[in-house]
Amino acid sequence: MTVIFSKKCELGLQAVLFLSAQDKDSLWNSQDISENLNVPKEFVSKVLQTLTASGIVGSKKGKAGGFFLNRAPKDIRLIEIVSAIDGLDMFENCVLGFRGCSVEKPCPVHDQWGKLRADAYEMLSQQNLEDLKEKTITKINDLIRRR
Amino acid sequence: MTVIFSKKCELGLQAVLFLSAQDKDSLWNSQDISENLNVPKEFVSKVLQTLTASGIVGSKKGKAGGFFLNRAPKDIRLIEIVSAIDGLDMFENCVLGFRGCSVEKPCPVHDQWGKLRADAYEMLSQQNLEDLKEKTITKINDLIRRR
DNA sequence: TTAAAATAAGACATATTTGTCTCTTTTACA
DNA sequence: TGTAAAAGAGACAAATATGTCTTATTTTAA
Repeated sequence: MTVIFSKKCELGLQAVLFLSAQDKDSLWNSQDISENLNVPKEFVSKVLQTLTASGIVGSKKGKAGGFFLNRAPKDIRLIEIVSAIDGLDMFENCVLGFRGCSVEKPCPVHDQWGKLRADAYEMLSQQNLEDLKEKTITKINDLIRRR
Repeated sequence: MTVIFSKKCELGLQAVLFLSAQDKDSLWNSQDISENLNVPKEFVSKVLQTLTASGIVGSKKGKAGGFFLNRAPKDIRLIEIVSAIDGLDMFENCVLGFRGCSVEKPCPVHDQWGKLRADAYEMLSQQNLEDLKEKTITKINDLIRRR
């Protein structure tokens, strides 16, 4: 096993990207999203509840309710979804699992890993959903096609 | 949760680094290693059994037995330990968990993630344990000091 | 005002990972 | 040659992650 993001987080990222590829202010229920992303409806609900609680996604209850992006795609970065679901531990802990790994007491790959980790953080922080929109639409359309 | 390597793999990497920092051909039993790395003896046995099976580590049964590096530190790379324990999936699967992510059907961060992933693979493949030896010794000594 | 359709919340079930224990086999050495 | 100390193997237990279900609440619209 090796994981970058948990399944929950992967789904959260996919769902938010999915919403960002739709018309502004359009509303999607968990059923719709689950069919498009090909994952269980209940799992979608669960994950989007987390993202609703952290303010990235908005929700509307009741008939004709659903989920929507709570902010403009331009103001949302992937790192926020990661932070809300998995937390940012992976950007802090020693990759080799050594206790007390730090600048003063570095592990054998501390510097090199630190660089990679910073690059990864950068990648998830710099681009917003608007920047990714075109690629996202292409990918979502492909998913629907192969459903 | 976010994980780069599993606990087993972290321990495997630590144990192999530990052995590489010791005198050539010296033999360490799981008790010794567990005390130095501050992890349960049984877990050390389990993980080193895996690495023994894959030929990276050697073992000697019976009284005064233990584990040792089966090859010269110069000929062992961290990626081998990762490959033996966690496998190389993380270097192949889509970071967002999309099905069918490929050059033809890339996810929105395919190229950028691919670059980072390649860099990480590079880092684990290029340096051998000999290259890391000095840093490893420093870190191991620090661990022992804080035990 | 009522029925239907949606999220919210949390309990529950299953799968996987992590960690522990026991028994067997092997080996050194007294 | 017998005993102690080690790895090997696999069963078992506990913790965590993943996935499902049920019930409550909210909202729309007939």
